[in-house]
Amino acid sequence: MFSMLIMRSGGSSPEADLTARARIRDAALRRFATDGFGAPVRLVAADAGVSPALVIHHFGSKEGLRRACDEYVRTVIAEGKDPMYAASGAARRADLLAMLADVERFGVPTLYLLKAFQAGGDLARELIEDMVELTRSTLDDGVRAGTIRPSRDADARARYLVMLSVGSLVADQALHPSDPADPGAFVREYMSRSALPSAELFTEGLLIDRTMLDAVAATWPGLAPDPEPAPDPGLAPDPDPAPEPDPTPRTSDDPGTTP
Amino acid sequence: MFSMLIMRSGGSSPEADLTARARIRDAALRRFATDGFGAPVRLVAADAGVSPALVIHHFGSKEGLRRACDEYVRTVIAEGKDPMYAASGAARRADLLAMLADVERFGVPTLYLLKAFQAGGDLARELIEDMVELTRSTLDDGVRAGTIRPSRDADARARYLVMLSVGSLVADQALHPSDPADPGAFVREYMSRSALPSAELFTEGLLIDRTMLDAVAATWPGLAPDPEPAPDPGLAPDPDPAPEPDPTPRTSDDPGTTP
DNA sequence: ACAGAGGCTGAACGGGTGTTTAGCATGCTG
DNA sequence: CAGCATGCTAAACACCCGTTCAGCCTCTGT
Repeated sequence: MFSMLIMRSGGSSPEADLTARARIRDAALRRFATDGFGAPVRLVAADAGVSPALVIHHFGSKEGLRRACDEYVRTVIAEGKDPMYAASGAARRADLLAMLADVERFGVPTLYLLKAFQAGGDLARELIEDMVELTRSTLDDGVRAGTIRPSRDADARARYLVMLSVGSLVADQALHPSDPADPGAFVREYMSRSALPSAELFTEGLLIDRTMLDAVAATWPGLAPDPEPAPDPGLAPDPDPAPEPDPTPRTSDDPGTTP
Repeated sequence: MFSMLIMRSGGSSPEADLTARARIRDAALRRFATDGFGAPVRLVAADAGVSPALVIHHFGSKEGLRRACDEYVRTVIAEGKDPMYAASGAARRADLLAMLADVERFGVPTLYLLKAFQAGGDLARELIEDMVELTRSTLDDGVRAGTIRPSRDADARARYLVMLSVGSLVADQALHPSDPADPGAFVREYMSRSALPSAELFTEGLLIDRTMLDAVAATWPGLAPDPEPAPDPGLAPDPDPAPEPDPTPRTSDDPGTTP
């Protein structure tokens, strides 16, 4: 059935011994990662050194090609390796966030992922759910180990943190033009730019007094009256009922610019 | 010169007394905000009750229409009011972040902005710079007033915070389908989902010990050896040179999942 | 050797796109 | 009234897109 996998091998180029199907998929992955999903099938075919008709012949339609790329990226994430580049063998853990950090090896899949997040779709939603779950359990481990502060709503926090990291990466990639020759460059630059402020924010926070947090926590559904996980009873929490009819206390990083 | 502003008025529909040019711009704004910038000119023209040729006649090209929408959104932001809907008059402050929060009135422009951020382009870059500058000064005010912690790199922090808030909104909007009838709904939902975790993160932080922050700060270019702005000398900062050849300490919300 | 199957292609099709062109109706101006 | 600019449109143009079709070439089994 899959006899097409055995083909005349022994080519000269390092990619020549790949199936045409695999070559098309790789070209599409790269093209979609750099140009977005609006990239024409003809261009993908040209990248793979193949006629546009063959793309359709193998994948049925452009959407089929997209699905094949999605599936491939999913397996890359699950297996933690990227056979397209420098197959440095040993299987790593199925850690999505770590993969996003380890960009040197996973440049193209990472860029593809960001484009998928940008465009929405099923792959994005499923991966977000995976990342939320993984982040949730990682945070729980940290809380138990005493390295991470407990939260009043661990699920909401995990989801929020995933949206923060994924979203800022997506926005950064949309704003800065990425070099097609070095697909991992922008993530590297993003991290070198955000390493210090993120470390500051995540260990020290931003706000000094707790009135805003207390006000929001008071209106949060299904919460104990005062968990008070912080060992800092310095400022007396304002017991004022807070004239806030709805739970939308400005965007989070705009604390009190219109008081 | 602008005699076209005076037209036969006294229509029945609340929008009938607008110039056709303004009607086209409004339709494009709404259509781009909901469908993205790939929306066809023909559809915009149909929304405005006008022929496609007239769109080109007034704006030169689709890109010209896009530019007009950009400029309009910019003035809406600068003036702090949205004459398209419920012109509740009184000029507000030119506060972009507050506008993002005040979504009830600014639904369509906000959605348009997010689509612009998603697609990149000049409008997005310029507005990001404005927001960075505004956030920077707001944070400085807060630091002086004693409500916000000082940072080792105020510029980097302002830029990072803007990317966080904008990016998470963009990702949220890309992942969840937005209701065209209620353009502000998704921002409202986003905020009700993220109010508590953001308040927690921004007042309490996430990490308990400071080793990661110290390690990053040690390699940050142009930084005093130990500013130590935190009034918490509880844990002894590890003076270890930190075996980290490059400044990429994982993604910020993945603290130590692969130790 | 011959038939068949499958990888593969050049050329075309049908539909959607932004834009152009020629012309219509209207209102202002001499 | 003629002349003309202006707002506006129907129709077409030129292009790009994804996809289809008929057929070529090269293997492989008998």
